[in-house]
Amino acid sequence: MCGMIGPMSPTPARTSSHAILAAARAVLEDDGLDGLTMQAVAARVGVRAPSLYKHVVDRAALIRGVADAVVADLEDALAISRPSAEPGDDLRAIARRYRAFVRANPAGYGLLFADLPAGAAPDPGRLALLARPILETVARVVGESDALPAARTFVAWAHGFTSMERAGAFRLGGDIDAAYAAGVDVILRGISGPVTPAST
Amino acid sequence: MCGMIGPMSPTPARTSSHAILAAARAVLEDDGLDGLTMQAVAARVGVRAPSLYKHVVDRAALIRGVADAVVADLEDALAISRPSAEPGDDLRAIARRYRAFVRANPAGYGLLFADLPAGAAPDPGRLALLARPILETVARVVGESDALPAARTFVAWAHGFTSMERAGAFRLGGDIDAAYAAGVDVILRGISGPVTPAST
DNA sequence: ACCTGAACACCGTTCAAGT
DNA sequence: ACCTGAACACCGTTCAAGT
Repeated sequence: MCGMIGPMSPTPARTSSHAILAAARAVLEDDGLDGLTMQAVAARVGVRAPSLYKHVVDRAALIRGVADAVVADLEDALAISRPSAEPGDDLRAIARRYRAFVRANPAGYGLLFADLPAGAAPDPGRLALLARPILETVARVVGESDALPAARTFVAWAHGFTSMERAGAFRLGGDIDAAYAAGVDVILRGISGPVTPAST
Repeated sequence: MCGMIGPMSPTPARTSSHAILAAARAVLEDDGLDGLTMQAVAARVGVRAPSLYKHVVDRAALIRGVADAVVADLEDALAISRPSAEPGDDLRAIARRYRAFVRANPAGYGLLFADLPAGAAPDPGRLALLARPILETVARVVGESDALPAARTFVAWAHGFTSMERAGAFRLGGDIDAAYAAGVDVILRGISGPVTPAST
């Protein structure tokens, strides 16, 4: 009873949106955004490039699909299942997982804040959801009213550090792992203090 | 005595490497990296695309030239002419100038830590020079021995904040200018404290 | 109903030919 | 000595034709 799965077709689809998305993501990590051609993706799923247009509007939409999938995965990676009694530990855990994710998905993560061709940028609404666990955790440190700027300091640092590391920008030696761990603590100490500048 | 300037030529050059670089930079800011085509640059300097290859190896080298020029300009923008008695004020000034530069050169700055086609990335040595004024200023705050990780926290934050702002990532409202100013102070307060984590 | 080759537009790059 | 049109390779995209 094939009919229970779907309508009979003279020629059933030889690929799917899901397979195309997975292939595109794999090609991106292997060969970078320039290597993410319609032909490369098509070859990976076993069809010719024109067939992709049955499932994808165009290359920009395919890139956006990959970017959105990366955002969703990062969201999962940052979710806090069981909050610790010490919010600072939760923020350290978020920082650790953030960096692990960027290292595991360097090219994919690079899509999130890059300037991409029109229509290829990830959904801003989904991207904004990433802030939630960070904002909540920071709020447990500094209180709701001061949480937004403090969370922005944290997320800017986490994004900046991991992006620069990904680009190979830390070239002056030293222990990068230690610098990252020290960074969270610098921010935790900084946001825990008074709101007025330290120098006055 | 034209000979004093250069050898006589049947057809003197109608453009120059300098003009091509300036045109490429302008095209980049106007139309993004995708719009930075050889034809667009050629049109801007008044020749046809093939003529560019008399001055530039290929498109990747042209992009690298632009990126290196941006790095050089940012280096100038961050240089501290007259150190203040209060190193924290100097770090705030660096932060302010860093953000102003990114806002004035959004597409150009985007080249510095992006994943570019092979051969298009800026010279890592030049890029590393950007760290010098930051490292020196941070050293005046925390001492030479702790300067490197502290400077990495600062530069990661500055890069991350300005990159995210450039990408339009701060969408939850609030005062972005204030969040940036607060961020420097968070880091200043954080690096001025003890080296051990705040939570223990 | 999906897949494909062929075709077209566009871009990077080379090169023989113009001046 | 520099510039150009023509040519080639490559990629995104469309579409008529195949099954």
